[in-house]
Amino acid sequence: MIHSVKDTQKPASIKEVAEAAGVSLTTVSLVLNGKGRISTDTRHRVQETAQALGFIPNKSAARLRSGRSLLLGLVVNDISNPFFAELSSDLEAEAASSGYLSVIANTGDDLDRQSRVIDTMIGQGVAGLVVSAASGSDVSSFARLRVHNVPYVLAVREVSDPYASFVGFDNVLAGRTAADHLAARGHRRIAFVGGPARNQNRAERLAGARDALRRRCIDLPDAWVRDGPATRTFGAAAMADLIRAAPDVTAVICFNDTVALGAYEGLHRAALTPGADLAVCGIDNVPEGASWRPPLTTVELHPRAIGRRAARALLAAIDDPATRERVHLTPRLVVRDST
Amino acid sequence: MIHSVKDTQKPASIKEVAEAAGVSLTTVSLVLNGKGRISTDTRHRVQETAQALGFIPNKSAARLRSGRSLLLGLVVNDISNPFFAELSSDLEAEAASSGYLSVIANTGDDLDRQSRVIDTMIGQGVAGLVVSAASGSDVSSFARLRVHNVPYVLAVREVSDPYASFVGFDNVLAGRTAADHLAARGHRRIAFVGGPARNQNRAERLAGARDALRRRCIDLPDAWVRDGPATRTFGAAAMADLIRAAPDVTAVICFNDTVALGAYEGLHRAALTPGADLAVCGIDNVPEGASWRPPLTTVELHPRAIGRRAARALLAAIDDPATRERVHLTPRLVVRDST
DNA sequence: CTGAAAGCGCTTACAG
DNA sequence: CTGAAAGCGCTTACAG
Repeated sequence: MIHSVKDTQKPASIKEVAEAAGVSLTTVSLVLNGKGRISTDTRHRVQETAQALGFIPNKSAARLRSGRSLLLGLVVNDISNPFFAELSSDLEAEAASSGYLSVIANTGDDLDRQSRVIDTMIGQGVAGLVVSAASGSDVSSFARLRVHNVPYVLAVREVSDPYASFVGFDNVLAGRTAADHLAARGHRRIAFVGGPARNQNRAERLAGARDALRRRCIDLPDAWVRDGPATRTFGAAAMADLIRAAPDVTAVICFNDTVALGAYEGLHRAALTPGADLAVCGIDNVPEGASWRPPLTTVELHPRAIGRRAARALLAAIDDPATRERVHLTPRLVVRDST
Repeated sequence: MIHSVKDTQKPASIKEVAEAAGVSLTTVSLVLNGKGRISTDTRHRVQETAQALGFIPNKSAARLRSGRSLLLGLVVNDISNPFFAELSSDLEAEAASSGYLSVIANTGDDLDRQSRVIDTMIGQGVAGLVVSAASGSDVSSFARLRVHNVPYVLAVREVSDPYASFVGFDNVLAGRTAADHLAARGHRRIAFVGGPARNQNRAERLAGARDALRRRCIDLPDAWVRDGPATRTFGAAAMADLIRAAPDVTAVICFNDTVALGAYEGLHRAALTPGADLAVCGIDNVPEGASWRPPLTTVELHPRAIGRRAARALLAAIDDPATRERVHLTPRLVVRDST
């Protein structure tokens, strides 16, 4: 007999469904997973019974038995960072459309926390992992994943690792694009501000910028490079410092848009106008940049695209563990009024 | 014999640990969970063996057997929304510090997706759920959680539900605070812009604003209210429209800071200066607002505090299902230059 | 202080 | 097309 779902009822298991529908556990499992040859009649009966009982399959049991799982892990620096927030959102959407639920953890860019988080995720039985590696990661950081046969995709931050796909963007090109743009506008004294010194993406952006300038016989001396956290606060402080220490600089490439917004603030405090007194170019293209005063010229990365592609690369690797791909999305210059 | 962890080795289970340490499964389980009375000697031996084998406990098995789980679910509208991104980040941190891993899913503010997502989370065996309810939710939206004995905490968006704790902020007060501030600055013609008409938080903010103004015998006519998506784009369009339709308005309360940034843009396009030609007050206090031109006056909500408190309320409810609390954080006025 | 054994809810050969 | 039974890796009374 089928009761209506009341708040006090205890959750139904596959056994209750089998009894209520008058079939075996096997049949219920087969029907609910769309496997085997089951008569249309039985199939409907089972489906309706499951529905009526409010049956929700226990995935822990399924995972334990089958070794398959519908959990996808995402390991990032900090999900409140808008870049990762957008990346996560699209990754979650892509995962959900294939029936996967997303598990998210922050590492705070700390290697120890990263390895703890990876262990936790393995323990929870994720089918695969997308990880934006903490600074200092190398192949060995992901050894446990390989031992446990958990495929993983590296995103955003590249690590030399033959076992994983990579999805990110071309940082060297991003730096080059920003520098070329400023040089084309006639700037010869260009600074570079923000980003932690040991961050590889920063190193590549800076290298790209230097390379583009070198080709035009322009030097970017270390004295005009400021490293530090990728924050608004640091951008403001570094900008203030820079205009004091190097008043002849006419343009600045910021590690990202957040730093660029800080740079605006630093300029304002010195009664200087971004875009007029000093050109500012960001990297990221956060949506709000278009509304800042002046609207920010920046190099667009594509966090959402990375989230989607990384999810797809991971699903491919789950299907076939031998799959590898390396995707470097091409950044795009967005010219507005700050340069 | 204990082998070193190689990439080709197959993952160790509790059984291998028991064999390698020369004890029973029971003992291993007891040691690793810190239960029972185990001699220091055995304890150390088991711990070292587990370590050496790179043992990671299979949580699916543990959950299946014990019914306990270390997964916390978070259900939000859209995690790429900065408000929810910050909330998530602190919720994740708080959960992680108690050993929980966070599972996140977006509903896109859709009731159907919300109930699918909740079912998925139940199936994955979450210990509890924090949910920012999709518009239109009521007690019945969470019936499955109650049937499955999964405690849940409602966050940000209030729903009349005696079974759950609530952690959010006082929206009426937020609206009142913004309106009082503008009125105190001498404004009498104040508009309200942005936010979906059916959004309860918006209704409360608007009601709070109207109430504060009414006490000062100031009317906020419907003609000065613009509803629409809480986006920058909408803010810009609505602002443009408003200055055409109601040129005598001198101040505007925006549903949130994103809309306020859009309003800035709408004003600039009409060659008007926010703060000088028309006062703009936001609600949220996104960190970047301090760097906008002019720096935005806003009413600070506390997404991170909500994330932390919601996590704590949920952990409390997991410990003792009878626990209920209702937390309404008090918004705080942040005066800058836009008003 | 330690172990043998049952059982959580599924999936999956295997048999018919 | 359908069912009986084994087993995934744990936890937990229970016994000694």
